[in-house]
Amino acid sequence: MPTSDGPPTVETIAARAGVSIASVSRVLNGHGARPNTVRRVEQAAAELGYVPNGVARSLKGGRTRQLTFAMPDVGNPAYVSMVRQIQAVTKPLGYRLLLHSTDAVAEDELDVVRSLADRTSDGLILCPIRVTDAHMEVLARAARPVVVIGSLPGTAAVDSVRADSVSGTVLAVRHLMECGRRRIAFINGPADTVPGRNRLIGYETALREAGAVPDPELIVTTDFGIEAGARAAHRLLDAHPGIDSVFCANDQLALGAAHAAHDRDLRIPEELAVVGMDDSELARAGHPALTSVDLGSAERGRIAAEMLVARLDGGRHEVRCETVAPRLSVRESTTGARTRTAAGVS
Amino acid sequence: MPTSDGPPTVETIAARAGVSIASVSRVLNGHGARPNTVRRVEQAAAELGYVPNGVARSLKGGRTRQLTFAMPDVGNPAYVSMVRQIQAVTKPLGYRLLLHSTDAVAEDELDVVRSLADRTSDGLILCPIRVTDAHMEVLARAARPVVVIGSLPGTAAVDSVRADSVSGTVLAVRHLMECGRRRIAFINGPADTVPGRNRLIGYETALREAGAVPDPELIVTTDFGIEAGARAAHRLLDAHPGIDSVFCANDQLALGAAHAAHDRDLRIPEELAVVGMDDSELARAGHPALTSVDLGSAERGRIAAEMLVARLDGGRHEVRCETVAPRLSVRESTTGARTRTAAGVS
DNA sequence: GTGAAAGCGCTAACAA
DNA sequence: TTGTTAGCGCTTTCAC
Repeated sequence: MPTSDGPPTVETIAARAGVSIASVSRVLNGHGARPNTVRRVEQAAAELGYVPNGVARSLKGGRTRQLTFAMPDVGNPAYVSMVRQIQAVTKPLGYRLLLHSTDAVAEDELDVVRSLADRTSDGLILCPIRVTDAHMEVLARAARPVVVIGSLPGTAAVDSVRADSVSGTVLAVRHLMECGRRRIAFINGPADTVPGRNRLIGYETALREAGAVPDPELIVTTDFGIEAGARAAHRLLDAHPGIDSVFCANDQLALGAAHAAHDRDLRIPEELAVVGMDDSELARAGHPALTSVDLGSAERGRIAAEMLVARLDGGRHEVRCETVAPRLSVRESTTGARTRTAAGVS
Repeated sequence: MPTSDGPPTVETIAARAGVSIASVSRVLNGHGARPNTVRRVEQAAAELGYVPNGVARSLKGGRTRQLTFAMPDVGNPAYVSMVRQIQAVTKPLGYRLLLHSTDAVAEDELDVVRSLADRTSDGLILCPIRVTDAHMEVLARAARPVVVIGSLPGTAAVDSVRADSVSGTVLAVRHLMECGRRRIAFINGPADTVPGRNRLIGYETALREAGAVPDPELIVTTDFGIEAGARAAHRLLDAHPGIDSVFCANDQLALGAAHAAHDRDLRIPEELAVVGMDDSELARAGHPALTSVDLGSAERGRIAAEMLVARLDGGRHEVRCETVAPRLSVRESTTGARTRTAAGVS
């Protein structure tokens, strides 16, 4: 019998209510019991401020009611919106959310998947920076259900949700052409990632479908970031003053490009139209507000969470792979529509 | 003895290595054992891909190596930078981070503290929107160490880290006066919070210390957000065209104010200087880049994490309460210095 | 309807 | 050095 100190346990409650620990457990879990027993147990529990030990429960039940979300960077708005949606789905279901920032280190990603074997989490949503063979191997042996946000080889037996950055880029470049732009530059992020390659494909596709020939001179590859975007834009504009628009691989780059334009006294969009990607809060922060392609981070987060809980609750349904369609948010950085902000007056 | 299916346990390893489960545990935890025993256990564990069950470990040890961070809003950049710093401190120490978004609901905050009793987390960093008597009561009975990021009554027996929004505001307003501004408007966030009240105090203090008289007409209270900031600025400028500068309670509001200025063709900073607060990425995103007061979110996160782990590892040292000094980041929205972005040329 | 007892997987005290 | 054993706090048979 436990001594008086330490937090109350089923035994403490049982002793106080004058019943067995089995009855305590039953009452607390809403299984059948005589009204009198129920009353006494509940009263004892209330008086002692009893809270069941979640760890013991997990050990017995084999489930922790914890889910893990692993992504490259907590600070990135795209991942933040995923976190928010995942929370929205899982919290009402009583799951806690474990956050893991991998800092884009592949080995760290693999470790997260491997550590599912420690039974500390019921499932994982993984957002890898790049999917390698090692990833596929580790994912195949994962001790718990995993949903990947990103593109997997067709053969993979893992649920996944992917963005369509090819179509997203096509959307952006097509929009610029419809606005009458012809010399469209492209500031891309790291090219050795799946999205990086896909954006390039989309850029070239959109130009070709309009009968234009992509000019490699108008393409710059750089790291993500406002500063990097400004630098890249200056470089492009120094070398090719004829550029009339620029598509950027994310909103930070686009804001940097906008800063560069301002510095050179180029009017946006009259002399340089700018399009970003991700449609984060930053897009609305810029001046003029940035046209931006939303790759559906929020929706991918929501879908991934739904897939994971379905896999957890439900039976062994087949592997799912969904693709989220991109959406273009048109704002002043391409149309020049001078809206009086938040007042609805042109 | 466990059957062949299911993940391997100490017993599985013990059987395979031909030793007892105690030896398995010892070897795996680096306690003494004969070289031959070590080798056999390690080999068996490796062959079976054994990973210790973390839940069982936690039940035995009474510690989960999990920490919880509860804040009002995952999307807010200030909290995001706290998350990042908390991770930076706790991850190397082998703690997992449980994220909890309270959506600024007080009852949810209380529940987080109460749920520490379920033994599922070793400690909590709580970022309450407003500290009520109920908070103090619940905090006093917390089952695990808690560090609060925010202002607590002096009597509280809880570790805490607070920002100094009075001094932060003074910094901003004083800076504007040093820039020669005299009609300084103030767009404040919700006034019924501690920071809201403190900013007001700071605003009035800074004006009075310069011999000026605060004009209530130049103060607007509103919700946070870019749109809200734009609306408030328009309202102020409509009523008081003589305003030459505006201090805003966060960067979103300031960006909104900047948009309003652009819409009215007011040059920043020549005709309207703008100062924000939080010094988030948004400040650098604006054009011109925003001068902003950093209240030290990142540092508060780091300190809170350090306090918590100290409380966890260490003995029962006395209650700590630290205050983080604000810092002003001066940019073009007040100085007008036309820097060629990312090129270092004026 | 209720109680006694087994056991989830692990660590550590105690014996040998 | 090693093995046996007792729990950590809970849920759940299985008898009664």
